[in-house]
Amino acid sequence: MKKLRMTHQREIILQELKKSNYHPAADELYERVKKKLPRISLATVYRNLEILSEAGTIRKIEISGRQKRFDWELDQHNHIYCVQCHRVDNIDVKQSRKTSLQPEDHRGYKIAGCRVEFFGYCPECQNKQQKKGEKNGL
Amino acid sequence: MKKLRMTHQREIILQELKKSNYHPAADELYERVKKKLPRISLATVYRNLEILSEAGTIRKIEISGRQKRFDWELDQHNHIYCVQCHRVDNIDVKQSRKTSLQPEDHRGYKIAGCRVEFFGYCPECQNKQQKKGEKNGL
DNA sequence: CTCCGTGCAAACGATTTGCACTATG
DNA sequence: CATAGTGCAAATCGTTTGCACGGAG
Repeated sequence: MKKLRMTHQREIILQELKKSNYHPAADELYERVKKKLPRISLATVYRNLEILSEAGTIRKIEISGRQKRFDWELDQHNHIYCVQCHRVDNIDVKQSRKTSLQPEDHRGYKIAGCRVEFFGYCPECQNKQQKKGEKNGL
Repeated sequence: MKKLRMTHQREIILQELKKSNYHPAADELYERVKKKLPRISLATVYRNLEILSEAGTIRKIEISGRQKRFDWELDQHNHIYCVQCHRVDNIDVKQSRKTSLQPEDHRGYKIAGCRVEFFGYCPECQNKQQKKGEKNGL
C-alpha cells in the first residue's frame, strides 16, 4: 500500500463531494471542481474517486443507473434513486423500515418501491479462489 | 403502442433466455443465440431485450455490475450477484429473509451481505412531470 | 530528488443508432 | 404491401489508460 499525497485537486474534489447533499456522478462533480480548478481533467476526478474509495476515505455506492457514485458518509445507510433524473440521495435506516411497507414520502421523494440485492461468491468462484475479486462489487 | 411481430430472432432470444437458470448479459446471450442463428447481430439482441421488457414479456433487472440483465420470470424475487465473476442468480424471498440476518449459503453462493435500494421520484421530478421517466429505472 | 499525481488524447467496453434491406402479418 | 424488424458499421456514453511532464514531501 502506497502513501497518498494531498494534492490540491484531491483536496477540492473531496471538498466538493462533502459539500453536496446528494450523490453526484463523476461528470457532475467534475463540472463543479472545474469552477475552482479550471485546468483539471475528468480523468483526475475518476482517478481520485477510485483512489480515495480504496483508501477508505470515501465509499463507492452500488446503485441503479449507469454512472458510478460515491459517498463521503461512511455510516450505514441506504439510498434512494430517482427513476426519472437518476439523482441519488441518502435514506436513513429507521425511515426505510417504515417506508418499505408502503410507498410514501421521504425527503420529498415519492417512493415507488424498493429492491434487495444480495452479493457474495458463486459456487464456481469459491472453488477457483484466485485472481480478481478484491475490489469488484462491494 | 405498436404491435410486436414474432420474428425468428425474437423467438430464439426469448427461448434461450428462458432456458438459462441464471441471468446472462446481452453478449453472453448473443453467443448462445448465434449458435442457432449465425447471422444475427448483437444489436438485434439488445433491441429485442429492450422491446420485450417494455412489452412486459420479460423484466429488466436492476443489479450491480455494468451490464444489463433481464429476467423472464415476472414473479417477485430478489437476486444475488457474484462479486468475482458478476454472475447473477435468483434468490427467493423466503430464503432471503433468513439470509439477511447473517451470511450463509444459498444455492451454493457464499453470501457476503445485502443492500437495499429505494426508488421513486425526487421532489424536482414530481413537479415537472413531463417527458421521460416511463421506461427508466424499474 | 523521488515518485505519485496530473493533463491530454487515445483506447475501451457496453450499448445505441442511422441506414438500406428483409420479411412478417 | 405497409411498416416493424434486421444486419452492419459508425456513433455514443461512461470510464480507463499510456505517456511525458509537474509538484508534494
